[in-house]
Amino acid sequence: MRPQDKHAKRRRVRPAGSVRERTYRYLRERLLAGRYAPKERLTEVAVARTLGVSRTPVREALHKLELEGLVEPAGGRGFRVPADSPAEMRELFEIRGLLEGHALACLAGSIERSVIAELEGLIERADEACNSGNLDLVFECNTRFHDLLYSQLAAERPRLHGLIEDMRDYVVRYRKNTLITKEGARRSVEGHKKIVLALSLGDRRLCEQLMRSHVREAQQDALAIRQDQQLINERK
Amino acid sequence: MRPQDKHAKRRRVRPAGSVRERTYRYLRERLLAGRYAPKERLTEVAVARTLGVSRTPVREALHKLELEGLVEPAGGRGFRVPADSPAEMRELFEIRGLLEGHALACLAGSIERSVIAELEGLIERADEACNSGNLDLVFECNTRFHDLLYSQLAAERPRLHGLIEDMRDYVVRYRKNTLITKEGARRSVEGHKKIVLALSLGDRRLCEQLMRSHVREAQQDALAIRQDQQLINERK
DNA sequence: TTTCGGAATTTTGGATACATTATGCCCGGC
DNA sequence: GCCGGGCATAATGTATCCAAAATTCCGAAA
Repeated sequence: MRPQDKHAKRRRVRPAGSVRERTYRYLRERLLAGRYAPKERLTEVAVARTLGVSRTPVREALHKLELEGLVEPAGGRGFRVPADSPAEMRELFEIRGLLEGHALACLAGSIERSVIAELEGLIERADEACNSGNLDLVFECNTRFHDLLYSQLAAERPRLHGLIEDMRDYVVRYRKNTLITKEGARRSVEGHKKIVLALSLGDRRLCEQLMRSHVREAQQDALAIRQDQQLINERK
Repeated sequence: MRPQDKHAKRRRVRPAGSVRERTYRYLRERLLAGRYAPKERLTEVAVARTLGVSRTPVREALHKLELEGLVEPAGGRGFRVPADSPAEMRELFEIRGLLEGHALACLAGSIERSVIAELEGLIERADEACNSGNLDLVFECNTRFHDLLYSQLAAERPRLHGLIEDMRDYVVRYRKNTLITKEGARRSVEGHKKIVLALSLGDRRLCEQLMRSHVREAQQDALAIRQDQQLINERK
């Protein structure tokens, strides 16, 4: 038994981890979900009051979020939610394509046959879900596809994996509704199919190219959703 | 006059910025310079006592360093200096090559003629310094070359630029002595020459390839230095 | 009416005191 | 001699207090 498990029972009473950790996750989740308006201010005291905790953990959470770029300092008046920037979105997707393309090229040489088989199974399920219009299930399958695909990467190249996960997180800001169109879901699954094929062929160059265009498609979807939202906002 | 300039005089009395900032830089500098032994523990109280400050800013500095990977949590006993990892070093250089190669491909299309001229001037100076064996001057020219080259990138693609700077910082851990061999300096300057040539040709593909191999050379130098150090350590 | 200066307020930065938790050692029992 | 429980210790986690800094707003003078 590991030493820290000794008091596991007591610790499980509290939701999870420290107040700082919880505060951080709370703010992060809301930020990524777009629950705060752009340029809205977040002060330590306000957050602390809302959560009923002291300023100390809130402070540390906010500083961590600043390092991640999810909030920006507002010159002596706390932090501010950064405004959406199409230019930044394009840049983030560009970097993502670069990193994930490279990651896949790496995986092409080392991935296990059994993993490929599992990936194929996941695609099959996603395909069926797509046909029946169950977009939530497609989303879940895609997530598991992603996790499985990158689990090996995490072991082989932890830094690259970490960077990719960071990029994915940042990008979430620009995809506020996880609601995907049916065509988008179809395209995504088709992209995964091609990728697994390239992977099974062990073609590094092809893997890289396919992953890049897969990311580019995701970017276009995000862009379309974004434009739709703007139209909606203008109507209001 | 901006409001914060009103007390500029008073603020200039203190070294620079907040205690947190200074603590952060202090630790960071020592960490990068290899002043702490691998696996050495760093506790909040110890650092706070050393610097004669309270735990609060030290804490925040340590957390920031943790996010950068310069220290790692030591399970309830503060932080620890991570042990060198050749695998991590390889990975970091690999990512650097990827990012910097892409960055240069981007610059190939947009860099100003005048900037190229400046870069050529810098190379010329570095070349002479190389011939006269003034390695410190070579280092300085290289640094200015780098800054100038990437100043435009910082404006066009701030995120990519930030990532590259991060990578360069991480990698510094593995190049503890800035002492470079004369051959290394020569190779570096020659690499820069080729890069500027490709840049003036506007050949994106060539830029990317040259930058990648430039980074690969830097990695090999770092590796060689590392091995030398290990030999020295074994003799002791 | 406009502008400049300063006081009040808001908010962060830093220090300290207290609570909590993990670790490691020591001692007793098997 | 080895294993296990418990206590001492050391370190982090959290809250609160005080200080410093920046913004805002108000009032007085030009």
